[in-house]
Amino acid sequence: MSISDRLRTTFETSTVLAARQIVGQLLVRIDEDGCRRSGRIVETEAYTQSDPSSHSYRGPGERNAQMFGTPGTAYVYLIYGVHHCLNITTAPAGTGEAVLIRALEPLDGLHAMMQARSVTDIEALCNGPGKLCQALGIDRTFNGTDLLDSKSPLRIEPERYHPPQRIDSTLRIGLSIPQREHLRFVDGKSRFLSRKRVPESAVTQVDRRR
DNA sequence: CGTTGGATTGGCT
DNA sequence: GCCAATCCAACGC
Repeated sequence: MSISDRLRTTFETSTVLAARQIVGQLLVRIDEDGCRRSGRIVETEAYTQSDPSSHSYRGPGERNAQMFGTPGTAYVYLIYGVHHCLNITTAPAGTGEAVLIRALEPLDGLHAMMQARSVTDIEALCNGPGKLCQALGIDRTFNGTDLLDSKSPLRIEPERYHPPQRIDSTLRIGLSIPQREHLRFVDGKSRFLSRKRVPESAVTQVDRRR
């Protein structure tokens, strides 16, 4: 069994475990010019089918169909009519779950990313779900791409997995429904996260538990 | 068929 | 901190 097969099995088995396992993985994009852009994933969020905040909560539709597809494929959607967001599908086909990729530590193709983003600050290149899609040139044409196929123009290279020293979990970001569980996972040592601190609501949640 | 609002971002007060 | 940008699926009538 290959390393990609094992990772796909993890994706299929548990969305929350997948979200943790994806932190530290290398995301690679080979663009139209054959130029390689890549970054180490440092921030993820888990979205399960039973979660009212998930696009899949009310069952499959036109936008979210890919969430119900094969684990390890890309679910890309447009938000606010402006930005794209990249997810990795998880859970068995037929179950609508996915992991949102929220930030990367930029590695290869810095110049191309800076050009795509009109930004030179490396910390500001991929520190948000919309930003990383802009930096890597990811749009809805990648919906359904198999991210665990080594020939895909957008892929994970699991042989380059660089595990974080520490994974922290917090409440997810930007949701209108109140959150209870910590389903956002970050490399606690990374300088490339979308937020510098834990969201304030997470602190409230911890205090209320006592 | 019209309305609503969103897993965001960047620019301005 | 506030808000516009700009698309479109979901929902209500």
